Amino acid sequence: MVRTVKRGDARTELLDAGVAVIRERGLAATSVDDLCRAAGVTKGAFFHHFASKDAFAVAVAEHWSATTGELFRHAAYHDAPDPLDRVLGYVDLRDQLIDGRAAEYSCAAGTMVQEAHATNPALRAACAAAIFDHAATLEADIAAALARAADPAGADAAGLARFTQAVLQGAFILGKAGDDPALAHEAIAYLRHTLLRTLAPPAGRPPHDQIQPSPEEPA
Amino acid sequence: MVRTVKRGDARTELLDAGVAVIRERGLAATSVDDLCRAAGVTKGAFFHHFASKDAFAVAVAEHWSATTGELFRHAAYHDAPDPLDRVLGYVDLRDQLIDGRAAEYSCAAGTMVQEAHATNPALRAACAAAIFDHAATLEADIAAALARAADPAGADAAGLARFTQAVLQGAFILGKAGDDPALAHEAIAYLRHTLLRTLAPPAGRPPHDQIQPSPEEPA
DNA sequence: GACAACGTACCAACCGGTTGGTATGTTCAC
DNA sequence: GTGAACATACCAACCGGTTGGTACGTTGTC
Repeated sequence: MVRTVKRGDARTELLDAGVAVIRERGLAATSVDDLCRAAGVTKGAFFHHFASKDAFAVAVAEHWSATTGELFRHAAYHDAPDPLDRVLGYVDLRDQLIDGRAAEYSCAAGTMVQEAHATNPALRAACAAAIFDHAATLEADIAAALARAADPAGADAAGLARFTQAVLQGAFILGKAGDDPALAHEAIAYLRHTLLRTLAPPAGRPPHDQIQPSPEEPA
Repeated sequence: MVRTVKRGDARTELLDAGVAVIRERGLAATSVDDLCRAAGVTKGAFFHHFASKDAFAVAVAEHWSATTGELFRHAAYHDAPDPLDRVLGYVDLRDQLIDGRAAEYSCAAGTMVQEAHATNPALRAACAAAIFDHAATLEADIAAALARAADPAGADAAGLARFTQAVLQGAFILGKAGDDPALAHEAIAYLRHTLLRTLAPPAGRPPHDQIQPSPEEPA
């Protein structure tokens, strides 16, 4: 095989390729040779950097958590003065990120954990950390919005943050099943509406949004 | 191999075993030998009934759709006179079905479609049919409840039915990730609350429920 | 006895992982 | 500053086991 990446980049190339290929085909259906081909390196480089395919998968989950964490940490929605606007800004950003094929917008951790939850405890834990640590980044804004909400109705910030992630994961599955990102957009529109209702302040403000019309029929 | 199932049952045994094993480990990680072992039949029986592993997976999706369809078709919640009670009864049944390990409560179609969406169009379509046909069974009750709701706020029955499935699929993923069915219960509690708010009639009736307290922390 | 429903034996391709080895730095005594 | 000693990064070929799938024989039923 010809070398297509420069010396020192093999590990990062493999991790990036791993995210892409695993989001498209899943972990078990992807061979180490597939990964090496996608990354432009040889098998020797793969097993130099990772002890096993399973260890690589854990590293992919951590890489996924780190790169997406970076993306959201520097997003513009944090600048909004109103905590409700920050929460809705997060949802709107998630919505904007959904475009094209499911492999380009879905969650690598959510994909892998379905295959790993019963057979690979280390990978399950790494995926759980990616998902729940990300959920935790929403808690402060949700709690602040909840504190001034007119009708919080027993909702708690941590639970609502996890619910947000559940809807997103479900939105990805529906998008994949129907092969139509509009299905994911639709679910997120309902999530936005739910958050707005639960976190809406008592009175007088202009409404933030409406639920979008339903997409074309799937399949 | 000794025969452990009686003649004529191999196909059904394979499909039932397929649902169980695929829910636990996924499709690609499960070999044909695994499936035959779990079903108590030989490889000859497998390839007598199914042309390929992929064809078997499609049959599993259809089998899953048929058996779960049967379960919900005869459930007691259909007997409630109030359409909102029927919708909430469905959600409560979904909640009750979640217990024990994720492999025992999660959705075989949702699991398979993550692996198949980009590589196996026939299987993707079969999983889509299982999910969206099931969603469609909720539409009439949601539409009836929506017709008398105080504040439907632009929601439509088909979209809300799909949203319900998205939350359920996401609930399964969180349950798997945290290895804790309480996480799935929590997401469904928020779903119930959302449906109740969206479909609640104008006035005077007693409240149907409250959001449940959050579960123990995951991982 | 014919045909579906299997069981047994087997195969070529592919799998994750290992091997022996090379190219490219980095460290440090002198 | 330079060259020996060492460490890191990587490669091509290979290995034993597993994979999905096939060929063919056997069993039971109408």
